[in-house]
Amino acid sequence: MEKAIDKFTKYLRENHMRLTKPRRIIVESILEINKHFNAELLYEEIKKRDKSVSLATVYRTMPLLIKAGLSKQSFRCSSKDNYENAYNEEKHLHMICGVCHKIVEVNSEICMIKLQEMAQANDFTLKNINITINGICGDCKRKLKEEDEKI
Amino acid sequence: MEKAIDKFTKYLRENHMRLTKPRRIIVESILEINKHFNAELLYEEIKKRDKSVSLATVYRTMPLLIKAGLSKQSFRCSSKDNYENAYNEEKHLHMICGVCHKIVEVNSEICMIKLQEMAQANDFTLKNINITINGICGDCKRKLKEEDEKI
DNA sequence: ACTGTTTTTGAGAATCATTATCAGAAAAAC
DNA sequence: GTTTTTCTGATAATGATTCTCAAAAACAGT
Ligand SMILES: [Mn+2]
Ligand SMILES: [Mn+2]
Ligand SMILES: [Zn+2]
Ligand SMILES: [Zn+2]
Repeated sequence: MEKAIDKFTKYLRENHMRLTKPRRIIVESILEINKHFNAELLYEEIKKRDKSVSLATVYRTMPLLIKAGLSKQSFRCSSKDNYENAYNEEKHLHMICGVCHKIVEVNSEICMIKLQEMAQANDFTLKNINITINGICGDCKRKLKEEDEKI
Repeated sequence: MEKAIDKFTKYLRENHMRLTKPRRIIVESILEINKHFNAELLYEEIKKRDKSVSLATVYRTMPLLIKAGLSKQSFRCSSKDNYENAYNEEKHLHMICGVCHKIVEVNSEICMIKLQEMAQANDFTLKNINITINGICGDCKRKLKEEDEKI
């Protein structure tokens, strides 16, 4: 597999953009994060390496990382956009607990294939599939029940 | 089928809430909208009936309509939350063109069933399933290609 | 290395959908 | 009608994201 930084460099060059120090640091940082992340979390990770990179640059760079195929948009939680690395990631969906915001990842090959077919059938050039199941996890459900019974 | 206003009244009573004039107007208004809507669009529809209802009340009432089962959260487009009526609506998914923001609705019984099973298997109390396919529609694709060729 | 050109950046302001606040109005209870 | 509870409109606040712009960095040619 191609190294992330090479893939990014290639993308940048193809689009007349430059591989700068902040951009390199950002790529190195997303590789350190092996879970979902939002702009703020990534920013914290970046600051471990270099305090001078600005949050604005983080926001500016995310779309580039996505277009370059390094990251992809994931779910949205608590009004924040979340991302995850596209590297070595199988397509999957997210179940989000609306109470504790726990995320559970699940695979569904069948859904993914069906959805890809649907895009094709509708002359849609697929960029991203997002499946989110909102609900309440077992733990929270139980806690809520207990509280109910107290009253 | 139960009338929307009755369903809402019932929900309100069960939760020690009151059926007020603004709330009644809002329910009447969502029934006039037979497509997806965001807070702003609903607010415009409401103003046709009564100019005095405030946007704050629209935002305040949406969660109630959802909990009462009249509306449900749909997709998010251009940084805005979109809703649609739950009445007579089959479960379906949305394909959104990232360029012209056109929405195409498709049904996928198979996906929905699979996802419900998954929620169950993970001890998740399902509140809402959201499937969004992001991409570029055929029309926009063609236009973009033409522009590319001009350069 | 020097110089002009293009792209990028950090800092901070601006945007804008959504929430929170709060004093006055409505609705239910008495 | 009076009291109690819940709602509401107006408006301020919030907060994630985007925009602006002058200064800095990267590049290309010499
Ligand atoms: Mn994931
Ligand atoms: Mn729909
Ligand atoms: Zn939970
Ligand atoms: Zn389009």
